[in-house]
Amino acid sequence: MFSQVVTKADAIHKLQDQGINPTQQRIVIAQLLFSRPQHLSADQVLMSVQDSGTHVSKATVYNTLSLFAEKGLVKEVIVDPSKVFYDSNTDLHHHFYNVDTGELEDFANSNMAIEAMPELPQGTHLDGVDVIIRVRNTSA
Amino acid sequence: MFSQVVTKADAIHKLQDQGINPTQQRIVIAQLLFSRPQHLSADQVLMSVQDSGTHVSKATVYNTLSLFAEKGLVKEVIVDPSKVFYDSNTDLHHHFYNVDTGELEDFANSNMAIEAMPELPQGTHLDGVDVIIRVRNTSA
DNA sequence: GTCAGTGCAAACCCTTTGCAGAAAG
DNA sequence: CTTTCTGCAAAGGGTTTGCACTGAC
Repeated sequence: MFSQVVTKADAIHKLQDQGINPTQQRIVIAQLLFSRPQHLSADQVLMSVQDSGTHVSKATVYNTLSLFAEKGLVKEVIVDPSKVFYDSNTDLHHHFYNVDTGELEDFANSNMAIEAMPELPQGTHLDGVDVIIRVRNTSA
Repeated sequence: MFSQVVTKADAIHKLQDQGINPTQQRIVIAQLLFSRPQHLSADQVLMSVQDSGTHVSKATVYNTLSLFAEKGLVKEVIVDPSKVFYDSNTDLHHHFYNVDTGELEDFANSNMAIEAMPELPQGTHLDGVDVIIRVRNTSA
């Protein structure tokens, strides 16, 4: 049960640190997300929270995840055209994406070095660098 | 007009080289795509082809783009949760994505060096590496 | 004739929106 | 009270599907 790992008080602090009003629903979603580093779709969050006995609506899950992403508590991972994943690991890192299974796996930034960075287009500044290593199952 | 750059015969050859039956619609879509390296959404392809006077249905555009992607004639670029871009440049390269404008821009692989590649997850083999450098407009 | 390819409209699925009701201080 | 948040259901938008029609050998 994720609440063993992240207490309600922990979650509240984490939200308040980012200036987020810690409501019931936001606290529960935060507890779920930060129980461990993981990649969850909005739908998975919705179902997990509902399974834990708290009532949350779909709209609130989407609102909350967008808010968390905006405040830097989670990071959106865009690898699959059909849905967005929310990554509760905000350390600098990148992803393996298994095209066959849809699984997403982290790899540490330290395991990869980007030697030279190209010059950015005029009038722009860096927002972030995503490296996605797409893999397939070998047997298949 | 794109047909000046890629003749119908060129397009037919390109399709046949990949074992694709060169139908009317596929030829026109190929001519559009390969007139120059570019990033187009399915909807943009649909509108461009229709503007050029050829009748194509939405379903055929989606079918064709999927087919081309499968055969390696174009590459799907997934940077925006709301739609897929199809890149007619299949050389090894990566992308700048302007989060503010939605613009996609290539940068050559030679402008960037990936020093160390992490070990792939067990039982998987490499499918591809996508590097997306997200940028924002500086003034905004 | 045969079979792949195409077109149309409806279905799908994730996400967003509008707005009324609930919660918190 | 007032403001913010939540919930519900409907709408939105890109993509897929089902199925009948077309067209090229």
